[in-house]
Parts: sequence; structure tokens; C-alpha cells
Amino acid sequence: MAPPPEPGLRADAERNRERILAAARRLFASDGLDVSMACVAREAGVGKATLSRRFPSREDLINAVFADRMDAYVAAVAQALADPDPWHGFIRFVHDVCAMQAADRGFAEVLAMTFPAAKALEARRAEAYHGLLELIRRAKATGRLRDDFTHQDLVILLMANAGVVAATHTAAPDTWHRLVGHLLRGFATPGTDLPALADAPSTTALYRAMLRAAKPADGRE
Amino acid sequence: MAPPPEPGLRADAERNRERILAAARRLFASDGLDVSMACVAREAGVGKATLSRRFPSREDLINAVFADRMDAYVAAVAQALADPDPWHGFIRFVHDVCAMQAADRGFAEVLAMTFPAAKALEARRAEAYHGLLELIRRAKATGRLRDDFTHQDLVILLMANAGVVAATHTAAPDTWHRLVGHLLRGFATPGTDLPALADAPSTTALYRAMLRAAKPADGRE
DNA sequence: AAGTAAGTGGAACGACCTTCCCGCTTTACT
DNA sequence: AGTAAAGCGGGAAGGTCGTTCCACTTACTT
Repeated sequence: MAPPPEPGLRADAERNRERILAAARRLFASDGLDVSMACVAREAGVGKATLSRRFPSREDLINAVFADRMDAYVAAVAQALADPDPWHGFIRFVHDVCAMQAADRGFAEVLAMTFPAAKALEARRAEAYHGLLELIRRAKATGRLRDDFTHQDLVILLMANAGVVAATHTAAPDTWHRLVGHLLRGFATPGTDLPALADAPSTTALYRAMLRAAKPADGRE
Repeated sequence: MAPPPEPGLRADAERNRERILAAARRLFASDGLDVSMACVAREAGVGKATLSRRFPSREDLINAVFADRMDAYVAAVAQALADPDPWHGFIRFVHDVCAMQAADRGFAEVLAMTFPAAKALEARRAEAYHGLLELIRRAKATGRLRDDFTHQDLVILLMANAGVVAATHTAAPDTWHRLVGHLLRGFATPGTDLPALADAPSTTALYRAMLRAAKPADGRE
């Protein structure tokens, strides 16, 4: 699960590295990719210098934190391709990926943007990309995915879902289900039957979500 | 168009007020609601103290800047209601509002969140809300809007579109058409015919959009 | 035309973030 | 056990942001 990820590092340094990664994972997940490096260091219980030394740029940190999530992303593609019913695999993929975005606001942002500098991330994105093309091709062949669907639409889906997640993750965290349900109905050909549409979030929960979105979020300790 | 909006203000002060509003309008539209107050003051050619005095909080400024856009929002609801075909009115409303979001990134964010302190904005939002309930009711009555569609779905649409607009407005500004097309297909009942689906943005444009989204944006002068 | 109060912008302030340097602690090797 | 170096955290320097104060300027009044 966690084999020596950074060789040639002293034991305590490696321990600090892990603490930083854990802290960053936590903060990115709840507050997005824009948390200050100082916050991460504080949360990790290390000095800011230590953080800077280990991860000179924010992108380095993002790269390290989300490497395993990107593995899960690639795995979701593989799993979808393994499904005997490509359309079912497609639905499942969309659902799983959006669930990942909902569970981790930082990852939602990672999926919706690209970091040319983060080689590990981009390599996996490319890997997933080719699998997705194949998945789309097969799903279209079943006649249940619209013929004019393109791989760009998946990116659009991720961006849209990132928007919903960013706005609702605290006060109405299930809202994304509803978006995905609507979009899948848009992606499917007319006769196709689909999983039931999730319930809409309550009006008050959604209102609270709209409130939260305004506040820059409060950093407690 | 611009009747004495703030009475009891000296002529030069009023002039500065307008300059601030114009500057804020420009910056909010292109960079979103998070531009620094100092930038607004610089763009307006006034001191930061003047800005602070006229609009003590960012919300005050947002409130003043987007009052007229909110009028347009309310007008879009009225126009939709006036359409003899409620389903057509509904489609048109969705399209128009999303176009407003695409044209003004700040407004996209305003629509996706709420400012209890901004009375003028919230009053108009409430006004639009009641019209929308009626529009939805009528559209459902035509049998072309799904029966399980709710007014919350419109909020979700706005949040999703805000996400797409935020990510793509510079490099692939037409992407939102595609999202709206998919969602409308999701909102409609099976047999309903819809306007053609917009073309997907080119892969390279979308890739460039994903790049831009990462950069904090550069403030030129 | 002169007085007055409203209005102005710059400077100063405090909070926060980032980067870098430096003296001290801890680890790992023998 | 002893030592060399790897690693550490705090703090200084430099940046941004929003707010407040203050001496100066400007527009209205009669």
C-alpha cells in the first residue's frame, strides 16, 4: 500500500513526508486545491520550511497527493471496460468518477484541470483517455449511447460536476447524483432505460449550500 | 437608464461611484467575484479609501453591480412565461440564463450563490423564483417537461454551468451550449423533440481551457 | 467670493502567505 | 559511543490584501 515512495530519505523525514501528505489530503479534500501551504504545514505539525523543502511547489504536492486517486480513476476505466455490458459499464464509470469528485473536492478540481508539470498525473490521465475512447466506442455500438456523444463531453461532465460539488459539498453533498442522473438521460438514446433519478436535494439544504459557497470557508484548528 | 441611484451624493462623488461600478463590472465579468478590491480601485482610477467608503464590503459592491443583471434575469423569466408554448419558453429561459452566465463570469457566480445581505439581489431572486415555479408547472402540463423535474434542478443547472463557464470561458467559451443541450435532453420527456445539440468544443480548445483553469489568471493593466 | 463640509488619495497598519536562511536537533553509520 | 551530515523549526524579508486615519482639495451655498 505504501512502499518506500521516496528513497534515500531519512526515517524521520519520511515520517514527516507522510504527515504532510495526510494533512494535504485532508485539506485538499475539504477545501479544494487553493489552501495555503502554511495551512498544510500547520495541519501536518511541521514547519513551513519542511514542507517547502519536500514539495517546492504546490503542484509537486498535488502530484504526490493525488497519485493514488488517479490510480483509482484509471481503475474505474478498466472496471468499466471489463463490464460485459458496455453501456452499463459507461453508466457505472460516470457514476463512480463523479462520486470520487464528490468525496474529494480537491480531486474534483484535479480532474477538471490539467497540470503539464505533474507527469505522474498526466500520464495516468492519458492512460485513462485511451480506455475511455474505447469505452465510448463500445457503448455507442450497443445503440444506447447517443452517436453524437464525444469524449469531450466527459470533460464537460467533470467540469459541471466540479461546479456542483464545489457549491454543495458541505450543505447538500448528494446533489451531484441528481446532476449525473439528468446528464445520463441526456447522453442516452431515446428508448434506453436508466437507473432511477435520485431525489432532488431539499430546498433548504440547497439554500444553505448556496450560502456556504459565498464564505471563503473557515479554518479551524 | 441611470437615474440618480444614490441621492445626497456630491456630483464628483457620484461620478466616482459610476467609475467604480464600471470598473467592477468589467473585472467581475472577466475574472469572477474574487478580484481584489485594490484592483477594482486601480482600474477605476480612484484611491482604495474611496472604494471602501462607497462600498464598505465586497458584497455591497456585488449588490450594486449586479442589480441590473438581476433585472435581466427576472425579465427572462417573464419573457419565458409570456411564450405561448410553455415548453418552448422553458427551453428559451434555460438557454438565456446560461448565456448570461457565460457572458459574465461574475454573474454566473452570483446566480449560483446567495447573499442574504444583498437585499436588492435577493428580492429579485425571490421574484424570479415564483415565476419559475409557474413556468415549470406550465411546462410540465404540456407533457414535455419530465414530471419529476423540480425547481431545485434549475439551481443545479446554474451551479453546473457556473463550473463549466469558470473552466472554459477564456479558451473554449462556447462549451456551455453543449452542457445545456445535454441537460435539456435529460429534462425532457422521451418523445420530445429538441433543438440540435451544439458541436462539442475541439479537443485542443478544451485542453487549453483545462490549462487556463489552473493559472490564477494574470492581472494586466 | 469665501466659507464649510463633503470628498479625496496616499500612507500606515495588521493579518496573512511565501521564500529563504541559519543555528540547533536527530538520525545513521562505524 | 561518537561524529558528520541530513533534517528540523523559527524567524526575517518581501509580497498581497483589506481597513483606517489624516492633511489636502473640491464642489456646493448665500
